[in-house]
Amino acid sequence: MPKLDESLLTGLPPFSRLDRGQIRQILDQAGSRRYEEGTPIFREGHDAERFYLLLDGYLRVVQATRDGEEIIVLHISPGQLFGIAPALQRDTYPATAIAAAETIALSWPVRLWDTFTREYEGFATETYRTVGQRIGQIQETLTELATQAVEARVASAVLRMANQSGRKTEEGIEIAFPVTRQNIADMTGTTLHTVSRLLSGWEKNGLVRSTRKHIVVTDAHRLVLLSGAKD
Amino acid sequence: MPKLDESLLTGLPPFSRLDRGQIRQILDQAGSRRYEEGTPIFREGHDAERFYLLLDGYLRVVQATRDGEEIIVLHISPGQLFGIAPALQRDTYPATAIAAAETIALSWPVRLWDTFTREYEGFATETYRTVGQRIGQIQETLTELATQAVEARVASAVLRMANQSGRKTEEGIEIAFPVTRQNIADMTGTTLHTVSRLLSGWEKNGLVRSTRKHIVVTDAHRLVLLSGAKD
DNA sequence: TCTCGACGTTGCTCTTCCACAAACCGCCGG
DNA sequence: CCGGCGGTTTGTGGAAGAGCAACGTCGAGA
Repeated sequence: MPKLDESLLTGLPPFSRLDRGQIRQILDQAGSRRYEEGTPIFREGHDAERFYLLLDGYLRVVQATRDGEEIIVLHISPGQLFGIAPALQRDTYPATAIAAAETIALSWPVRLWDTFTREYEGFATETYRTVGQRIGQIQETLTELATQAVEARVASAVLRMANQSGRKTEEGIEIAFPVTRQNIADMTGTTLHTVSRLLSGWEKNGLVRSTRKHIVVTDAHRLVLLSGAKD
Repeated sequence: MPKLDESLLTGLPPFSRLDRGQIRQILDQAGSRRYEEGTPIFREGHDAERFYLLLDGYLRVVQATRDGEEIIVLHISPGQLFGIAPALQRDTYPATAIAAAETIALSWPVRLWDTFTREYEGFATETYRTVGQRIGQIQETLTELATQAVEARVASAVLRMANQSGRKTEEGIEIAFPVTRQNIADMTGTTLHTVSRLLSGWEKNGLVRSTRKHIVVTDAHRLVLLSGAKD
């Protein structure tokens, strides 16, 4: 395993209060791996053996229903911890994590968790802040799903991805990882067909531009209108 | 303020590893209050000044949408901590808590949070376990909302309440707090009308019995079938 | 006891969106 | 270069469930 550079972690919230020595220590205990697009990193219900940090790429966190469908609960962007079941006293992962694009992640065995929270100042604090934010996000998705019409939900989902992973280009905001219509359907609890129609419609009206697995939001403002207060 | 009895806390998970002296200490710092049915205990977005323990009664945790609708995210039963924003490094409450029935709760100012987690063994651990469980619950609701038909969602919601707060009676399992059709609609993202129709239908087929604000599940088994794998 | 208001029921209409179907596009491997 | 496959587009019914409306009923307070 090649030695990992310390600059990888400096500046990331969970490690921001640590000195070089501590970061070195953490890195020396880390495993590092590359995941191809579509590869699962861990699966719902499996024993939580490691916890992770996403260095590069994007993840989909997915939950399966009894009848085999799966829905996307949230996305994870670089710099975030994930698979942090031990923080919540769980011994299995509550959901499946899948690489949405080519991805690199560090990981540590769960037995180090207690050491991390004890020895490294700010680590626990920042972790729980992340947990809090995720709960907020999920709750928001929940209310949206419960109250909004399909078009608004799809608009929100697209905007959320754009905000989370957006790259500014001349044309607009580009979603940085591959997304299929089916993926969006899985985020919004609708079908591939409906999503396709909506995106086609928006493209006709100049709100977005899209090619396969690739979406650029060209008129975020009007999309926000669609997603929210109708009028 | 009358002195609170120590037996209130012994046996509850967050305090189970503490001795009498510690429990006495905790109680002496607690505020105790009664809330009438329908009273909010705290509101979404307000400064998180205290954290709470539900002694008796039931709570609805509610989130409001931009357009004034509100949906019920989860219920809280006696013995659980709630309003634990500080555990997640939040300084405002992420949702509104409303008494679903006459309720009694203890509370402490947030500045004691750090003391509690530091001094009282098992308190932090158990709290985070609760958080983990709630996330699991919300995620489940989310997938349900995204994939299941209305009838299945309503069935699940009723079953969830029955399991959480069920009292066995001769007739079946009785939900221990008042629930209106509108409440169920708010849990499942549907309308009062649809819920009313469904309950009427079920009553006709002997799955439930209901009077106003009051539901008894008389055939849990068949209700489970409705809630899950169709056939 | 009467009245009022909250809660619940039911029928009808209308919209939304899903299911099914058929075909197309563009990328990848042979 | 060609075939195949995954991803996408588009059209057409049809059914689920929302919205509207009107009425019934229970309980609390004057």
